Amino acid sequence: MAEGPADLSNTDLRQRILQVLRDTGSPVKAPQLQKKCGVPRKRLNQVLYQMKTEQLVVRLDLATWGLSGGTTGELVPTEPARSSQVEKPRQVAAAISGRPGSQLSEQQEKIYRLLEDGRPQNALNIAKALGKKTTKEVNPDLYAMRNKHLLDYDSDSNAWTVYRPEGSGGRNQSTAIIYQQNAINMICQNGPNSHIAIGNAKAIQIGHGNVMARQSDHDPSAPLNLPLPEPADLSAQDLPAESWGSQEICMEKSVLRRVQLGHGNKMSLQAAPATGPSCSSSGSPSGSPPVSGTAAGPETSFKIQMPAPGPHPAGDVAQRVHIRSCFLEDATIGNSNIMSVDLGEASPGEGAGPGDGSRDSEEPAEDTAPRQEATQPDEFSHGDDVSQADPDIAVFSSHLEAVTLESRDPQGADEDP
Amino acid sequence: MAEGPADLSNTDLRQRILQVLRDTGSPVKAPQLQKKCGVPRKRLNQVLYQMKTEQLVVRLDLATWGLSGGTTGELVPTEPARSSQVEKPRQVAAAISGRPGSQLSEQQEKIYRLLEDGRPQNALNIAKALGKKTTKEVNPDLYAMRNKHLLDYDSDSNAWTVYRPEGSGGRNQSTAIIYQQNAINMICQNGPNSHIAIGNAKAIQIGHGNVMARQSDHDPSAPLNLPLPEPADLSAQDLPAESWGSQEICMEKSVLRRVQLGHGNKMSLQAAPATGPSCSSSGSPSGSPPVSGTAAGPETSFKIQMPAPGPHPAGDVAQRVHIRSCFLEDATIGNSNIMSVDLGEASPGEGAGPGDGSRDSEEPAEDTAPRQEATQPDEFSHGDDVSQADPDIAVFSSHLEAVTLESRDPQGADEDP
DNA sequence: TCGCGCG
DNA sequence: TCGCGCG
Repeated sequence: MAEGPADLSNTDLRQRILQVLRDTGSPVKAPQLQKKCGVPRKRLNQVLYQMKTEQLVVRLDLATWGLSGGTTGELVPTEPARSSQVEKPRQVAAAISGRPGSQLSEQQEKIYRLLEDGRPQNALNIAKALGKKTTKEVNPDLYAMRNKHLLDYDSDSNAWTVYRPEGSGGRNQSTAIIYQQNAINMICQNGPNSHIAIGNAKAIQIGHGNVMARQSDHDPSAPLNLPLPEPADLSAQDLPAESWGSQEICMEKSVLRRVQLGHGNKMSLQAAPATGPSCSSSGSPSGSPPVSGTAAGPETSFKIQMPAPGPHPAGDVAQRVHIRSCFLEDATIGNSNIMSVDLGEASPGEGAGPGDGSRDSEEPAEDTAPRQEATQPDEFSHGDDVSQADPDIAVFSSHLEAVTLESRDPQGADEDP
Repeated sequence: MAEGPADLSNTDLRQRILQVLRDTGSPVKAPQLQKKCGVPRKRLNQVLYQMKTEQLVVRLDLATWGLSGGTTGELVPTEPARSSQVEKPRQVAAAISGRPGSQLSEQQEKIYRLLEDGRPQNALNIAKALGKKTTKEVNPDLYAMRNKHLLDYDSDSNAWTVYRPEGSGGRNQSTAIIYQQNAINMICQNGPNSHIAIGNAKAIQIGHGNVMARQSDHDPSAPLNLPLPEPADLSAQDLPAESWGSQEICMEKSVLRRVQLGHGNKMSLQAAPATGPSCSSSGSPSGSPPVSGTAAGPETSFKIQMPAPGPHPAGDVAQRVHIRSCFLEDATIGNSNIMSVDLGEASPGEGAGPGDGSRDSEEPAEDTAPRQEATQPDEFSHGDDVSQADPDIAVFSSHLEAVTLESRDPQGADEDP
């Protein structure tokens, strides 16, 4: 009864699975695992999915399994993966080998593997996944790895994630990266757990019922007041909420300029320098007017969760938006907002630096929702000094379930809108 | 061994299933069927899915089964469903009860049920599903039901479908209907078998890499030449095909004006009547120029299948487009097309009727793919006379896997663009 | 796109 | 969102 198929206890099978994953040192496909363990696929899956809930293993892909924590890994901690070991988990190898001198302890290795599948975990879950009881046993490693920029901590949700630098390319393997080369991108979500990640977007609209009129300044002879297309058709507020699909939007480490997220938005942009009379009446004709604020630098980290409590009874069709480490400029997030921005008029002419903290927020008259300041980020990838950037992010929730963000940075004035 | 669970032969189980479906006369959920048959769910499904391939039953919804053909149905053929029988299949009841005087034979009932799930079937498969051998045995019923507008026949694919009038509301139960109230609609597909159905769209873009500049004529003072936004950014042709999601697009009974379907398209529209100098050079700067043709009326039926054979090796990420009974005007369908339309210039001033067959197709210079004329439709919902509409639809397949359709009808000249 | 673990 | 048929 050494490796017999059926005479393997669940405990033995679990150990065997971990051993195979350890020995292989790379994601293992279910058929391979089945062969190595000699048990039927169904029993193997029963055990595997149980181990997955215990976070001993991770399902890296469809029917593809890898180690997470809770095992004694003897994997090369610091050296780059040998070229023969092409099957070694790419992300760990890339992330760690790309950071020379990051000597990791065995427990730190486990933590990194645990978080590698991209799902945020709080410290207690991380501790439990490693067989520990309290966060005290993992917190030193967590914060040490954060300081090494291997991990990222979101103080809003208390969640730890693997830190993925903007240009590292070490993104989640299941993330489709779409380069915005155009005004309109349509992104389809391909699964219940998929999400849309947007980086460095410019004048994009996500959601239904949006109207965007955008005046590029490529043509200097363009008129200042571009009429909105089909203004009579903009009756998105009358659309039933059921016709809006549910959205899960995740933005990380992104610079977003002139962005609308949500339903029933309307955006009119004029980027050309004002050559005609001042169009002071062009701003915010109705709806939720944009709120001005001064953003921090591009590294500012904040988070907005929109569970959409509001007059619409169908609460689960609303979009969920996660924004982390983003730079937003002239953005509306939420439902039934209207934004009108005249950059030629509103942008400050002074070439103020990123430390400029001036702010002229015009409180919307009909805004009844409480105003809340976003939590200050506690981590920046380019440094530890938060105060220099003066993150003054105002989050408004209007009675239309609208969250309107406009963070204007003088750096954006010379940017092509 | 009357209704015993395990001592039921497969043949008996199949008969039992058909009997339950007949007796219930409405879709039956799998648990209910399981209870009535007294067999394990797994065995039930094994038989059910086998019967489904034989088209004896149809899976109407997830784990919901109904009769198709091949059974002796005694369902009320012509009278509206009794109010107590709310469980009666809605579509049959609605479609048939909504058509007084449509006396259907038993075989016609079966045919209707068979096609009711929406999947087109050719006559031979329909015959086989009814236990017949040849199409001769069903063709009289098929054509009779087509003449009653209960069925629709697509001569291109030789496929029969249930005819669904535009405003009947008797659409596929799983179809989400999105009303276009705005310039941009984002539609997400929620399953591998879901499809997007678009009706009466106006200036929509489907796909990635599109650029659309649209000059509404709401403002008569609008300039004629609207610069395309970010012309330097339009490098969609450089995008790898992998970043384009696969699309399944189905359009039926639709009127589409100024529509782009596909990848890497660029559309510039000017709808205002030409008040300035003629912009003859504005058309088709590069890429696949639009092809002019004269569409039939809004009832024209044609079909395009794009399995996308082309230079891109990844053949399964291309979109599949099905167009039936649509009216298209100024539409590009395919990849990497560029379209520039000046309606004020191009639209014929003569108030020609729908029978106008004039056509000035400009063959693209670099078009190497064979040109094929779409098959003439043989069925119109508003009449039987095909020739009056003169359906002259040109389908081009360029070497960029592009199919460009522009069907211009003089009726569209007075339409709000 | 066989993913399946399902009780 | 348990849909599962799977060989």
